Amino acid sequence: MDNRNSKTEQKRRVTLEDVARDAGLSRSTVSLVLRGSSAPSQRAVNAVFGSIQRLGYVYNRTAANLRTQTTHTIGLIIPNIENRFFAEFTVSAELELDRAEQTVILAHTSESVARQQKAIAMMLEHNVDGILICPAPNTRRVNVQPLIQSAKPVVCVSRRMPGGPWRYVAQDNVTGSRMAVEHLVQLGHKRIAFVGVYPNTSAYHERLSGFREGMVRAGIAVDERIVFPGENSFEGGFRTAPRLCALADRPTAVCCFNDMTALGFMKGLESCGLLPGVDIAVVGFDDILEAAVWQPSLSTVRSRASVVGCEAARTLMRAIAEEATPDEEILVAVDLVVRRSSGSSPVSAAEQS
Amino acid sequence: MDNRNSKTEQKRRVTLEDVARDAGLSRSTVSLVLRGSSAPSQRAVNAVFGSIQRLGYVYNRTAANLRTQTTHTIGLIIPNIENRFFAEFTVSAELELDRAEQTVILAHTSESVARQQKAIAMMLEHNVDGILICPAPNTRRVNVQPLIQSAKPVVCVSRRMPGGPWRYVAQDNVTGSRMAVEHLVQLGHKRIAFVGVYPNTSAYHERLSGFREGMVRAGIAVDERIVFPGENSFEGGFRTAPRLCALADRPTAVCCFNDMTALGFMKGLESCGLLPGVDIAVVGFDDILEAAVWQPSLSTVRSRASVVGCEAARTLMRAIAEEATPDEEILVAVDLVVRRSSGSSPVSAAEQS
DNA sequence: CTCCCTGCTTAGATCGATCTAATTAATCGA
DNA sequence: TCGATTAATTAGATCGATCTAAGCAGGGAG
Repeated sequence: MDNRNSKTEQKRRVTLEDVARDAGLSRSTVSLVLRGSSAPSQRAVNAVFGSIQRLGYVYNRTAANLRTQTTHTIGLIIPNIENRFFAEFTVSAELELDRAEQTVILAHTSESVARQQKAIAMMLEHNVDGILICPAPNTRRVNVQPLIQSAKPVVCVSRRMPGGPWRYVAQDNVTGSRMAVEHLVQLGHKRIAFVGVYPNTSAYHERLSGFREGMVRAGIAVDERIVFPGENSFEGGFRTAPRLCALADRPTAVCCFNDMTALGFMKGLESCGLLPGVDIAVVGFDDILEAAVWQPSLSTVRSRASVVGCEAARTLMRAIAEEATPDEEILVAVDLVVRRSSGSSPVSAAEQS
Repeated sequence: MDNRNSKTEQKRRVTLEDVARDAGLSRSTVSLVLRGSSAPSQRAVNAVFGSIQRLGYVYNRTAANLRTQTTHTIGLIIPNIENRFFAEFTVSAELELDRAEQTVILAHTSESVARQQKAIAMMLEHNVDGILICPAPNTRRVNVQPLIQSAKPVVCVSRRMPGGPWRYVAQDNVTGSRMAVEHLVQLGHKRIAFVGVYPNTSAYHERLSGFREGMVRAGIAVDERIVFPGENSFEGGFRTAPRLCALADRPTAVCCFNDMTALGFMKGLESCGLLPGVDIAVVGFDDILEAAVWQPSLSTVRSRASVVGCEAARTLMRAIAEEATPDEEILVAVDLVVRRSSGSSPVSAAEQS
């Protein structure tokens, strides 16, 4: 007669108490069963699972969170998930965290420090057990002050962050860039440009310093006029190409900050009437999916985002278990993938033109 | 003398109680201030914020969650975030949810029903306020039974799900495919193939039925031999091309399930010695970033993932506020982007070969 | 002076788990 | 049969907010 199943009348959630009553046991015993303790008798275990099935009980983690002060929840702060590196990173980190029975809270900052601050505050309110963060450019110490104060386990990914020491997991940018230079030098190139400058992230500084290091080792002076500013994007690379082509003493080879920049740069070269891989050797960084299938295919430094994601997740789990020092660093090895875009030697290129 | 700041001795969290004591008020009043109630006096408000600042208080949402039975948390279940559509969707949904002061819990299923089931269970345990889900292929009613029982607000994105009625937000697949066909028909094509069959998702069925609809309207019979099975991916498209090229009565145009398939297909055409956009017209679906910059640039149906993300988030918020019916549907309009890959008419292509 | 507002404040119950400390039941050796 | 030991169970406090229902001033009307 009374319509208790109306829209506003929300039916009470089934609780441990209900299960206990149904199973003829106490709340405590049921709780022990749920957590897989060896204490309860087989009879009790059976009774509990029977009741859970019968009543449709759903474990209420929010209640446990309050009592245990641990939420089995990890904050993941990503600056730009449309960047394939971070997409791949996210997938593998999520997978690894899921294996460790952790839930992922996601925040996307779009490279904005303000959104990042909000994300950090929100995650601390949710009392996450730890945080994986790839900091936005221009992140200052003051922007992460709440993180520091919280003393929660944190792992920085792919970019360093002020206010540390922080745990740090990233691809080996310095070695990678150096390998790219060494590859070009081996092909006989001497005049090598660097394209794609996005200051204020450590990845940029590291890749550029790896570039310099390679040049120095090869005994070549770095000509600062052919270290090209510009955004790290397809557009950025595209717009840089004509400026490079216009130079009197045109470089014979180019290291790009990343693959998207390199692809745009190659496209720009073509619209200047130059053939990448023939007239100018081009090397990228990341090895995104498109690198292999582009025309010409792109020689690049492969940074394995999924390995970075997995290692970052594991490092965080160890940090939570207090098995990792606060300044631990993992550099994931990179390797050079030689394809067509770096194919030509400068000599053959000169012959051709 | 006593080293209370040791590693194991974790300092007690600052609570509302502490703030109340410091401000000389009761817990209740402080709580009212925090929630922006108009009841407390200005004096009280100032005192509370002063104490919060001084003590470094961080709001504990897990405690509030337990009492209010609302977590301000949304579950986001994504099958494949490396797919650009979902990456873009995720960014805009997250942004919109953040605006509504909601926190996003992310789960990535990698198109696996098993992982999806685990994700749903986990989210229900965390007592999310609502769920955005793009179901994995082959999702059956039994796989989402817990979702049904929970009676929580759910919005399906981009793919339909059994066990409904469910709210549904997606790009208009049927119209989009039909527009692609109409475009090709207008160019004079009569023999049009469909490439990229990934059954068991509604998006596939809808795009294929839009294709059929377009053909029927143009008075062209669909030749089932040139509806090509194969995975929806670069690889899938690539492998389909030679099979299509080998046909005696080769199609003059191709509709691809999505852009990645189309790009792979075009690459495959080239390795068969055919020029996409010259020998065969190709149209994709999605308008991913690469479509515009590919060689040749890809004609495609633009489905605005960010609009879908935004609409899905809003629909869910309305559902939570009980302002949306359980079977609400939003189809986001698509539009045709004509580029070079569909450039040629079948006549000029015939002349050329 | 009493009664009733209104504006501000608060004590104490509550959400649903976990944890501590203790109790009860079962087993065993002497 | 008894005390000791182990196995199984449980009552009640606890986590940190919110919410309910009520209390306490101070002012204005009757």
